[in-house]
Amino acid sequence: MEVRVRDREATRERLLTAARALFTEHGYEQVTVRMIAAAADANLALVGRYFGSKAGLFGEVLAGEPSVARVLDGDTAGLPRRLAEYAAQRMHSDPESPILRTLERSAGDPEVQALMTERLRTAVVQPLAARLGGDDAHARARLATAVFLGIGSVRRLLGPADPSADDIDRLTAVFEACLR
Amino acid sequence: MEVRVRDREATRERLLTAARALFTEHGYEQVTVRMIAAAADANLALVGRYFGSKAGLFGEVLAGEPSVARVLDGDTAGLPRRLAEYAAQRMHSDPESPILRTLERSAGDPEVQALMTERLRTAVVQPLAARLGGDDAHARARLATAVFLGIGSVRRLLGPADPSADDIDRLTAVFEACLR
DNA sequence: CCAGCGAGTATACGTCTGTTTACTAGCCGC
DNA sequence: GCGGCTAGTAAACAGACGTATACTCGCTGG
Repeated sequence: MEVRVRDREATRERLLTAARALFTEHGYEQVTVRMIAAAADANLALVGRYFGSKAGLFGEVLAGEPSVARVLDGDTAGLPRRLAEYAAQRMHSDPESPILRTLERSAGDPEVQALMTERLRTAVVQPLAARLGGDDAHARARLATAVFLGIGSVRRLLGPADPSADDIDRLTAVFEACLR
Repeated sequence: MEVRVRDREATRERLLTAARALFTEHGYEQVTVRMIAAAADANLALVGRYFGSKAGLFGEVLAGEPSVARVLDGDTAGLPRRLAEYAAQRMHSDPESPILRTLERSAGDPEVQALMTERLRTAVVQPLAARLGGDDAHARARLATAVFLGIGSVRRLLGPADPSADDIDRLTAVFEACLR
């Protein structure tokens, strides 16, 4: 047995990190607190102690994620292209992008669904809508968000797409159509 | 106690119908075989007897659904608009559209995921790609499929969008961008 | 040096799940 | 009319889950 430092904050952080990785990879329902505890090399009871519950831990993971809204920075004209580049990554590459990824995978639990809805609204749709302006900004933002989610779902179910040179151009056109 | 007719086929059908409704409404994981049996007013053991397992029952439900590919009928030029109209329904109205709807809600179970993947591929993406033709038909079909799934996810999480007159036009433009 | 606070542990609880196993009872051919 | 196939039933099984509880042990302040 090695000597384990008794560091509450560090253990908490290990749990958080492990949970983030697992939730991102498998989604909320497929991940058990036992898996998280094992991955964090901690006791499963600590999840309850530090985060109240599994859902509490999940909420903290969600809260810790950086907003997707970072791609919103920059000129408005280039926005569709930046969105397209971001989406193209999601089409081809591996996981990453924890919020949306987790979201795709976590359909069931009502408590989690509420967390997701809140997060999606405040961190994605509303910033995007605010950036757009105009009367039906919300509808356009929703549509663009839908494209994001859909791309994730398709990649998850059908596997990564083989990249093509036209992808980004086509996606740019799609986002332009969404946001116009 | 009422007299119950001993009709294997009818009971099977009741189970199938109840399962279809429940899966469509709540998704695979949230529905238990006990719920299905209760809704069908049948014994829960019959699920196992007639369909082998819950997943087997789900597979049969999926197989029984009509293909979304019906909107593919008609002239190619009008295809984006027909897709847009179909998608607009999904944005505003309630459930319906069992395959995709169930798909949104059923993220976890690997066995189910395999069923979904198969179904999505053969009933949606491939027919659409075949309809399109061209070199990257598959990529374009995937993208259009992604828009469908995404719209469903957004509606589920954020609620139905308030309809706007421009919706169908915008969606048409989006699908044109997808399929071009 | 030692009392006590708190991090970490082990284990049990209660519930819910899908599935299986005996069992009961209705129908049909002989 | 009655044996046997079979639809339907009831109950239990085995396991997994999230959560709660009672405990051990190491560090630290006085």
